[in-house]
Amino acid sequence: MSLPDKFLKPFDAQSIEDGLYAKWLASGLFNPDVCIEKGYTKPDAESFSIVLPPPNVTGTLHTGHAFMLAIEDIMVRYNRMQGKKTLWIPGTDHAAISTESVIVKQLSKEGTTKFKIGREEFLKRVNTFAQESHDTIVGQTKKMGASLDWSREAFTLDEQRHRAVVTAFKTMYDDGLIYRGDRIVNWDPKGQTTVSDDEVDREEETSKFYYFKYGPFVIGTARPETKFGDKYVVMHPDDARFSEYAHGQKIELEWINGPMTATVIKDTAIDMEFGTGVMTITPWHSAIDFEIAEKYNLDKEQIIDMYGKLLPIAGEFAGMKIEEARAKIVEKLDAKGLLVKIEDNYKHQKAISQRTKATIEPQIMKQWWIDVNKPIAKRDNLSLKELMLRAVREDGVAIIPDRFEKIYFNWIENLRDWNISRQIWYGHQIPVWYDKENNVHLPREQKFIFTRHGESQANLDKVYAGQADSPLTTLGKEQALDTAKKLHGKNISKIISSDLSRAYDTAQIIAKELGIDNIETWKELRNMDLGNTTGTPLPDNSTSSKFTKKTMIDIGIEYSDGETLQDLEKRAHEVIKKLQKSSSEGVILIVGHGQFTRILLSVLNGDKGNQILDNQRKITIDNLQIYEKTLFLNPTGENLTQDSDTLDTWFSSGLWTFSTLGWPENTNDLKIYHPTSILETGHDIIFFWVARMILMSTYLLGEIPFKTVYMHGMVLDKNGKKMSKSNPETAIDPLLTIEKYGADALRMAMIVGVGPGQDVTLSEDKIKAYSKFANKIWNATRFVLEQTNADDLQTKPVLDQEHAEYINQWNTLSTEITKEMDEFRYYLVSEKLYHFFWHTFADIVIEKCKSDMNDSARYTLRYLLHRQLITLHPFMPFITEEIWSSLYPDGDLLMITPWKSAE
RNA sequence: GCGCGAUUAGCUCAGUUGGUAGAGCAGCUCGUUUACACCGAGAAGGUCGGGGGUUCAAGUCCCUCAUCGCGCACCA
Repeated sequence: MSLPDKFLKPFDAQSIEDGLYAKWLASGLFNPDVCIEKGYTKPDAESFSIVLPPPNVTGTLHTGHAFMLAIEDIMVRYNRMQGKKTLWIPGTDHAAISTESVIVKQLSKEGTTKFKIGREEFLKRVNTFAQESHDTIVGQTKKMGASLDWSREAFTLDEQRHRAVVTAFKTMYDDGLIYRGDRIVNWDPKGQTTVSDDEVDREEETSKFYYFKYGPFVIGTARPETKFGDKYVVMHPDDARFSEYAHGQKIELEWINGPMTATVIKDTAIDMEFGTGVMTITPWHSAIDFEIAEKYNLDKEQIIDMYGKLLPIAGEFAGMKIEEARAKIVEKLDAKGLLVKIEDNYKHQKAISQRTKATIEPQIMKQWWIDVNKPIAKRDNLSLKELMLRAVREDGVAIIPDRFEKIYFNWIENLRDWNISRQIWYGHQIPVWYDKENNVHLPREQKFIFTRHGESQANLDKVYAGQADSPLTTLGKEQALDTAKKLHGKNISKIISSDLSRAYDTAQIIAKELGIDNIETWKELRNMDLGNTTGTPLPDNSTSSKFTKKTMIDIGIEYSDGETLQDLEKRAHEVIKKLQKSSSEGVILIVGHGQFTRILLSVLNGDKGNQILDNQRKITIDNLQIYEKTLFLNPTGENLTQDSDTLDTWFSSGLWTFSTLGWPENTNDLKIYHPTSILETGHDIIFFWVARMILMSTYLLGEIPFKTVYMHGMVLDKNGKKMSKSNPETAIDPLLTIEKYGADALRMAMIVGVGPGQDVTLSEDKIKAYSKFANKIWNATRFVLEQTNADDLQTKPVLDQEHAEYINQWNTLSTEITKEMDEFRYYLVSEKLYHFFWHTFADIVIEKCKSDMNDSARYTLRYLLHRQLITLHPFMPFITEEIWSSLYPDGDLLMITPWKSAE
């Protein structure tokens, strides 16, 4: 009969949720390494991994994110309770164009532009904004109860992901998959950038359709303003009406700005039924026309500039905006007697930029492209397109619900080369440099070897013990010489060393042995921020230095002189950046101090935060081992300029399943958690993201990025409209909802009855209903706690037949549920759990037990509550964990309680 | 135009190899002060969009039409 006071009041989600999340974080159990360390997960357990689809750093969490987090957290918590090595990696996406445009708008309000403030200043502003958004989003994600391993958090634009991007780009370039070419692009005149085919929306428009005399022909067009340069007239070769004209025939005619010569082209691309069956082409501003021009090697001329104004070729109309010029051109043609007629009801689809809503103007530009049709030698001579098809057809990527597989195939079959250049500043700048002759230079591989100074821990211990008085003793020298031996034949051409004595002395000994005179000293390589007090700053042949034991204590235990782990991590990144600017014909040797070198290597391996503490210890360079590492370095040379464009944001997102696991390094994470188990995301980004991840992973790693793709639907309001900022009246703010009803209620409202791929209609009524459910659980628990105690479950009494029947019912249900969990049928499981708890456990079992509260009844009540809490946990993590802690105040957390014990 | 879905109770939706229709919410009636009014009990409510076919048997499989939604490609 132990009833905590909190049960005397209705369930109050708000008062417990933040505290519970903090408790989970403090336990460290969101990190699978900790679960193994503490014995909750077997080291050889099966792994289960998900990468969080990274929210854009453009603002706040919306209901779509909440929906995604609810589903994924159920998957993750369930699998963790199944005893799997479970990893869910958080991160955010820099979302290039979207994020950049937020700042562009801000600047415009301030009366300035990005060009006025310059690239560097602009990026500083974007980064500040991105950081703020990131912090907001992370806070909101935690409110949902998401059990993400924050120690592995990634960002699509951070330094580790940048190395992945450069490696991917370079690899694709070397394989001939990335090329630069003049091609027709979707130009967004408002955003001043190109966008990919997938970033273009179509909008129906009714406009005028004009018929003009063009020599002996009548041509139809909706865009008279593009017609100035048209000097090719195209018709179908089988069209009897034009059989008198021959391909290549020249015709003199009068056109907008005077007489000109037109050339007849016969091509089957023409639809004989449409318009007059004959057209002129404008290759610079139309994809179809461009193809025809390429086919016959025709001239191409730009008519409209990047701001949507007519160029000098338009004669008197030069400098005019399209809208303005159109009517005037028609007027002029009419005056010249060339206008035949105008139709008013021409319906067609206008291309609109998804991000800026501006009308797309096709243009020809030099851009970087990914060739999706070129056979790749190292991938069975399959093209990227074929790799993407094979992944789903044969290599085991299952898409749920499976109708999306058809949509996926349909898209790939129509796929054209991917334009990856963006004319914006925020993003991964294209890793290509041009010299004066416009030759292309890419990053090159530079090999580094890391080692530490010639002084072992054992040697230092002697110093501490007073058995030696110099840190670089004879023994230390010998060790330095040993290292030098190992480096013979490694083609070392340059040495970079810390500027403090022990490392510098070692570097000098090695340099002398190897006959190298090129030594640089970097103070960033110092062990810790020792300043001038504890180490002897250079120079020369000093063999002793002042030091304290404090500075020698393993960094994992204590940081010296106030430099925190974050500071060290930051410094490591600075060093890596500096290394990337170092360059040498041969191998560069880095001689550092033990602890910092290990941290540096750990960061180079892709570790973050606390992982560095754990993993740097595993890097064994103590006994003067050498550690080899290859980095891509920017090319060096006279007058090289980097391409000013950035990469399409989906280029870096495409690497997400493995860049988050440390690729291009061959990390343990990568070995254990890739391919990931499930990719859970909205069906609206199947092409943008899912397809691109399959492309990148099958090509770069030769393996699929995930085994299962689970697509969720869109969140709709009660009127069936997609919830968005554009209709704020009915939009539900997840944060306000959590405050009012609790995260558990919101999660349930989004899960119950919502199958894969199905849109959720979210209404406040539904959320309210599940907050009532939470209260029901709360009160039933109160009753059970009042009537029973923990001992009732210790020994199983002989059960009354009635009670045995209830338990039997539960066991049957529980087995069924486990099967359904494995089939992703959360919408069914949640409903069944709800129903059993309320209408069997509460309405029948508890009511029956009231009349005869014997041992059998008490056991049954305890048993059923215990089991139900376990199965409900993935769905309603907060309330179940809270109740669990009241049932078992000294027990383990519910989040790592084995799922099997629910059966 | 091509493709993909959806159409089941007033609303939102389940219904997994075909076996005589289910849940939640809302509404209705009655009840209830010691787990819970954020409650309980009960009744009502659907010729499963129309038509056709296969079958002993069709919400479920096939064909067709209608309506709605989504995706892709678009034609000067």
